[in-house]
Order: sequence, then C-alpha cells, then structure tokens
Amino acid sequence: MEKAYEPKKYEDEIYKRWEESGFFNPDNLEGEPYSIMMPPPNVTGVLHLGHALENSLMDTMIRFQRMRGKKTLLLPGTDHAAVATQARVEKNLIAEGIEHPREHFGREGLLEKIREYAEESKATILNQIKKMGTSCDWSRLAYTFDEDRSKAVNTVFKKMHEDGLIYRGHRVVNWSVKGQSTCSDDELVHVERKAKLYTFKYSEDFPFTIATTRPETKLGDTAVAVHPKDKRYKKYIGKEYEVDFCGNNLKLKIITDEEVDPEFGTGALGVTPAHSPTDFEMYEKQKAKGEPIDLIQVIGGDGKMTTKAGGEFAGLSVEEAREKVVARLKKDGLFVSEEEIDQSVGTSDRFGDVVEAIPMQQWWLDVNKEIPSRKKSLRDLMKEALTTGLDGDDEKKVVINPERFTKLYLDRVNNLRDWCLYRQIWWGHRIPVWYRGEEIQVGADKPDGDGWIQDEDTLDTWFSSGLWTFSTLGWPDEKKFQENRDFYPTSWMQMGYEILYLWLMRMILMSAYNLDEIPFKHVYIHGMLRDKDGQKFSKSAGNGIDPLEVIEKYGTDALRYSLMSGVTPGNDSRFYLEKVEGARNLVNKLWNMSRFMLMNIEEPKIDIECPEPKTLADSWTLNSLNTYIRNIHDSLESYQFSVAGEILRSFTWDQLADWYLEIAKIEGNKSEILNYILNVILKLWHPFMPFVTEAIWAEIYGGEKMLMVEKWPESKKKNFVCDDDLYLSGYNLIRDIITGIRSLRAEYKIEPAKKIIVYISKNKLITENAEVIKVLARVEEIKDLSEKPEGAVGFTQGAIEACIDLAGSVDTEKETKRIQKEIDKVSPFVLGLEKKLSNKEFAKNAPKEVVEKEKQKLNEAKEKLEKLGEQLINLR
RNA sequence: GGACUCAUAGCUCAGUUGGUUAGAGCGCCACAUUGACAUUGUGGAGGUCAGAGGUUCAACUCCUCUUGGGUCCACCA
Repeated sequence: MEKAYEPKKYEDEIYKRWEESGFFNPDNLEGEPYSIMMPPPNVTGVLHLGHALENSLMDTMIRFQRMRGKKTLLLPGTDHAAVATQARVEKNLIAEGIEHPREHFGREGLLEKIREYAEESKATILNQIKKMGTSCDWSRLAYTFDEDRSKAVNTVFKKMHEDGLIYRGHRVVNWSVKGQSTCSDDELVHVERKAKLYTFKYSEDFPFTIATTRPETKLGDTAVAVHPKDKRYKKYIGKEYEVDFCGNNLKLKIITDEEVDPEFGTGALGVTPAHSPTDFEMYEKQKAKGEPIDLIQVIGGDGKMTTKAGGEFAGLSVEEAREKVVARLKKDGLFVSEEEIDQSVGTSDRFGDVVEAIPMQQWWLDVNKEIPSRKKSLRDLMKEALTTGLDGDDEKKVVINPERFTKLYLDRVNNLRDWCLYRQIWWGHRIPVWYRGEEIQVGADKPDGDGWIQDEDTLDTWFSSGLWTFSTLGWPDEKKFQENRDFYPTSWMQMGYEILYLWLMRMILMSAYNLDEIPFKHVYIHGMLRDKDGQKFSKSAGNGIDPLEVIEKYGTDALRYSLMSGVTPGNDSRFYLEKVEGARNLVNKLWNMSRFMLMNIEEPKIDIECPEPKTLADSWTLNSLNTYIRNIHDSLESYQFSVAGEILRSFTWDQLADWYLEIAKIEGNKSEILNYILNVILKLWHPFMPFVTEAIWAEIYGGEKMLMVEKWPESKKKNFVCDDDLYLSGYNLIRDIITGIRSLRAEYKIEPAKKIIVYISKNKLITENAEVIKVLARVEEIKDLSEKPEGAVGFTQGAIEACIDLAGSVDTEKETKRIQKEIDKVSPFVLGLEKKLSNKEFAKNAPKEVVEKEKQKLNEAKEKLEKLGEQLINLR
C-alpha cells in the first residue's frame, strides 16, 4: 500500500467495478425491499454542493441498508424543470444577442435549442452523480419528460378531468410579464419594497376618499368595499355612484367585506376585480350573493394599459399610467395626500419580475371538490396522509423528521387554494386538451375527425414531479408497475425545506389520489448549505463551489464526510474547505491505520469471528467496538448521520489509532484481533466513505470480493466480562496513569527521550500492564509507592496514586500551585455532591442507580481530595 | 399580524425522552520527529451553556418573558 491515499488513483476505477458488478440493481440482490427515489435535479445546469449533500445522505443510507442485506433501490433521474430551463436558455440566447428568442426561433426551433441544452446538462449531472459515488440503479434511470413519465402525466390529467377536479375558469392569475406566463402561488417570492400610498377621491361628488398604491388600476374599479361594521360608511352601503374618473365613466357600488381593514388608509377600498386576487374574490362573492359587480381589465398580458383604460392611457406602461393618473388627480383637485409605506410584492421565482394580477381563462385543479369515488377532497387526502394516515390507516402515514415541519405542512394544506396548472411556455408537457370550436376533448391523442387543435400551453412542471415516486416505477403501465410493486411506497425521502410546499405536498397529493398510498414512509428534511460566512451559495454572489473541484483536490470521501458532519435535520449548515481538509486527513488516517494493521496480520481472513481477548487492552477495545457497532446502527436508523460519523471517527482515531494500535506494537501477536477489527471498521465506514474503504478492501482481499455487498457487522449481546472488579474500569485507569505521567513530564519539562522511574501503588492491574505503561510513558522502572523518595511529585487517579522522582529538582512553589489548583477544582464538586446526597428529597425521588452513581463519585472525589491534601503537606 | 428556528470554547457545531466535574473538529500555546500516518504524535490554555423568572430532589435540556440573529406564511388596498 502507498504511503498516502490518493483518491484520484482509485475512485473512477472503483465506481466502474461497482457498476459492472450489477449490485446497484436490486434485481441482483435479495432480501427485504428498500427504496429511495432520488429527487431529480433540474436540467438547468450543473450540480451544486446542495446536491452533493443530498447524494451523500441518500447513498450513505442506501449502502447501509444494502449491507444489512436489503434489496436496495436508489433510482436516479433528472427533471426537465419547465419554466426554469426555458428561462435559462432564453436568458443565454438574449445574452448572445437574440432579443426575442421566441419570435426568432418559433416554437419548434426554440424547443430544439432547449432540448440541446437540457441533454447536455443532463449528461453533466449524471456524470457528477457518479463522481459522488452514488450507488444508484442506472438501468432504471428516469427523466420527468421522457415517454413513460409523459404517459403518466397524461393519464393523471385525464383522470382528474373525468373526476371533475380539473376545471377551466376565467380567473385572476399571477402573470409574469417578463416570462409571458402564469405561475402558481407557490412559485412567488415575496420581496419587501417601498411604495407610495396615495389618498384621493374618485370625483368631486364622491362622498369619501380612498387609498391606493396602484392609482392606474383604479381605472378598472367597479366597487368600493368597506368593513361591514365601520360606522363611518354605514349610510353609503348598497348605494351606487357613477363617477367620471380621469375621463372614464365608472360605476361604483359600495359593498361590504370582512377582509377590509378599517385601520388601513381611509378604511375604504377601491375594488379592482381584474387586478387583485382579493378583489377578485369579492367579485366572486358578489356574484354568489346575486349582487354582481363588473370586472374591467385595464392591464394586458404585455404589461401595458388596455383600451378599456381609456384613450388617454391605452398603450402606456403601468408606470407611465400611474404618473399620469396622479398628475391628472392633482390637476382635477381630487388628490389628497401621499405617504411612503413598506409593501411586499410577489415576484416570479424564475423571471424575477413583479407579477401582475390579470384575469385569464385557465385550467385549475380543485382542491376542495369531492372526489367522486372517495367522498373526500384532495385537501382531505393531503391532510390525512400526515395525521391519521390515509383512511385512518396508521401504516399509510408519512412521518416527517424533524417533526416541526408537519405543522408547517398542515397549516399550508388548510390554506391551500386551487392550483393553476397552465404555463404559457413551450418547454414542458403539452396540455392534453383539444379544441374544435366550442367542443373540448381531453386525452393525449388527437380526437377523431378534422379540425381539432391542441392547447398551446404546457403543464406546471410540478405536476410531473408530483408523480415521480411512482411514475419512475413504471406506472401507469400495470405490468411494469407490478414488477416494481415491492418498492412502493418508497422507504425514505430526503429533501430541502425550500421545496416542502412545492414538492412534498404534491407527491402526497398525487400518490394518495392515484394509488391510495403514501409515496414514502419517512421524510428527512435537510437544511441549506451556506458558505463560511453563512451566506447562501448563489451565482450572483459568486461564492459557488463546484463539487467536482473539491473532489479533484480532496477526494469524494472527504467531500461526503465533510458535508454530512455537523448537519442536523432541518437546520442549515456551513461549508468551508478547512472542514474538507479535516475529512481528508481522516480518510488518510484510515488508510494508514489499515496499512499498519495489515502489516501485523499474518493471513487476512475475510470471514472472521470476533476472537477471544487475551489482554486487558484487547477486551477493552473489542467491548468498545461492540458498543460502537450498536450505536452507529441506531444512529443511522434514526437518520442521525452526523452523530454516526462522529462516533465512528472517535472510535477509529481516538481509541483505535491513538491507543490500541500503540499497545498492539508493545503486546504484539494480535493478528486475529487486528484482522477482525479492520474488517469491522471498514464495513462501518463504507457507507460514509465508500471509495477508500473499497480500495483498502481490495488491497487486502483483492478486487474479487466487494466490500459494498459485505454483511453489516452485528453487535454481540454480551460484552467480554472480567472477573476482577479492578478490571471493570481497568483500562481507563491505565490510560489515566499514562496520561498523568506524560502530563507531569511535560510540566517539568523532562526531555521526551529521558526515561524515568515512577512509583505506583502496585496491584495486579499495574503489574500486568507494566510494559504498556513503561513504553507509552517512557518509564525506566516501576517501583512500589512505598519506596518513593523525598520530594517526589505525583498525582492520583481513583484508587491509584503515582509519583515521579525529580531527584531534588522539585519547584515547591510551582508544585504547591499545581496541587492547589487541582484541589480547587475538586472541592466544590465534593461539596455539591455532599449537599445533593444529604438532601432527603433526592434520596427519595431519584432513581436508585442515580443515587448509587453519585455516591460512588463522591467517594472517589473524596479520596482524591485526601491524597491531594497529603501531597500538599509532604511538600512543606 | 400568525408561526417556526437559532443563541453552548476564538471559529464551526454536537449534546433526542431532565441525572457528565458540559464535548468534538478547526484555530491557538508548548514540546516531539528515521518506519502506519507531518494529511503525524504528546501535553495544555479556553465556556457562570444569550439574559431574567418558574417547574423539579435535579435544568444546557421542560415552561414563561426579555434581548439579538435567521426563516416561512398571511395581509398590504
């Protein structure tokens, strides 16, 4: 084995071997099914560190489960990401000088451009996933926009339409002028900005003033709403006014609505049904009440004022129209005041512009309507999945970790509005709806007869992502799906909290509706990765880090470990290169430890049972390892990746490398035990650091047998027992003595090479481990404490006292200080314990073990205090 | 307006059903250096767990409030 581990030499070759082995494919495995559907990365570019974290989490889990003997499936794929991808390509084209890509290329031409980009991006992404060491089944690779997935999309659309859940309606939508497309409420990003609130009167004879930040929309007002209990306006309710507003003849009915805040502005709200979601709701309510008001669209899809806005304003941009309206109001003496206020506006998450509310004929998914065969709405299903389980079946319940996200999810479900399904872009699943005059047909294929025209629009990208957990398994093809049925519902899903609403909810909706199943049993929500200073990684901030560059420099294992260490569910974590460096060191340490162990193993055996310990160090290490096996297993089972990694690191480095291997050099003859320990730790490390462990495994056992499918270590029920009481805490005592001597040596600046004589109250434990103490603490001879000379300095560890002879060079003052410091540390502890133990309530209420433990601690501390006192007296 | 979350060593973070003399990594200080490893080893300094109350025999851990960061949702006419 080489002196240092060089990841580059091994990684690609190992990945190839894994792939060729066929064990990424569960069809070649046996056991209980375990499945994870990889959240498909968007084909908008390359993978970032967040994806790298996700791959690490999923692959660690899947490797762990595979080694446990499960039939594991990690299904890879990518997402066509409709709007995001088209927006990206259009942006690139505009940067290249093509001002209007849609007009320039036409539908098919632009689609071809996007397709090219998507394919390229896809290839890059898949390669990156491989570089991360992700053990996914490439034979089941899926894409949200491929044939099978499109089939699923069309099938679901048709079914929902037949169930009456998808309807067509003329309603106010969120419209991105820049993107020339709608977007759903979930796709809005709210930003704070300053705005002017204008107060004005519609006309001379209108009885009161109203306030607005959008004077230009007032050209489309058809009512004025006040709070039903607002006394100021009581007498006007129900009246109708006809006003001349900036040259427009407006009919305004005074209506009431609970939504109106009497405290805001003047307490009277000009209702613009066409350009405000809440106003539109009032319009609908009025209609339902049988007292309809009008709807006048004064802003068009191009962001300009329409002819309905009046000749003076038609064709102006919104901003121009606003200025003009304000100027006109001032001129007409209708303007009252203006003030600056904070306002939050919705912007498009993909195009970045402030969205306009515009009324349009669109298709919607009704979340409140009863599903004919179920007597429940989609909203009900979404709720059930996280509360009682579907149909009250606890087995059909999704558990979110950390739990707090459950509440967020449910709050959102309760306030859910109908889902606007259509997007006026070209990249995406084309709507399976056909028109001929007034006739409408739904289905993927063109209906019989002439004159049918397919809808121009495409579906919201999340519609296909919502189907991901089962469309990837072959649904709606019954045969294909049945073959994969064991993997559904999937076992585990991990995702960032930022797509909780966008994705998690829709997957649950789609699965519950189509299959009457939950999509997965457990969801693990991870936080966002931030840079060293806690900033988000982003293109515009220029702080992005390419995972491939990190891999190139430090290796994949180091990247994986550094990403997962320090993460706790639901919380953001920071990424910086020092962390990767530390992980790289750990990887190398593991390599070198293995190298050393291998040198001390006579003939490595791949199947080796835990050998009987021969020395104290052996039993301590084997017992300790046994406990760690259990802890790591439990931590991984409960998705505590960081904890599992940390305790494994601690065992490997702090216990094994720093102590046991050093002792092995002294005691010698440990071939079997080292063989066993090496096998076990390589297995335990494998899910975290697949490459280096597999590389070491190959160094030991050749490339034939793969660690990836070795059996996960089992912890034994019983530890090795020691007959003597002293042995129970024996090993820690030996370590403490060695550390104590080392510490004294450092304090008295005894040359490291110089061997000294120590005096210890001897017992069997000391005698048996004398050699270890001698070598590790650089001791010439161990003599009995009774022989200690005048002026020896010492320390106490539990029942054992040890001294070193400084041959008259004791610095009394310094030593006094040292001992006093020690006493100052122990005495308050003793006092505290005494107080606690003398408290009757404590004795009465605390569990027996706790009381016993405290008593023991007190005795030990007291003893130590006594000895320290003696030492202090001896100094004088 | 409604809610969530974080505050622990210089820095980044663990601390999962309340019982440790509160931990790790990095950094810092001192020392070591020819065989597993300088991507190293040894020793050490460093925290009244944001603040104030409360519950409890016992609080970093549970409750309330305060302060300061971050996030989400709703409304914003």
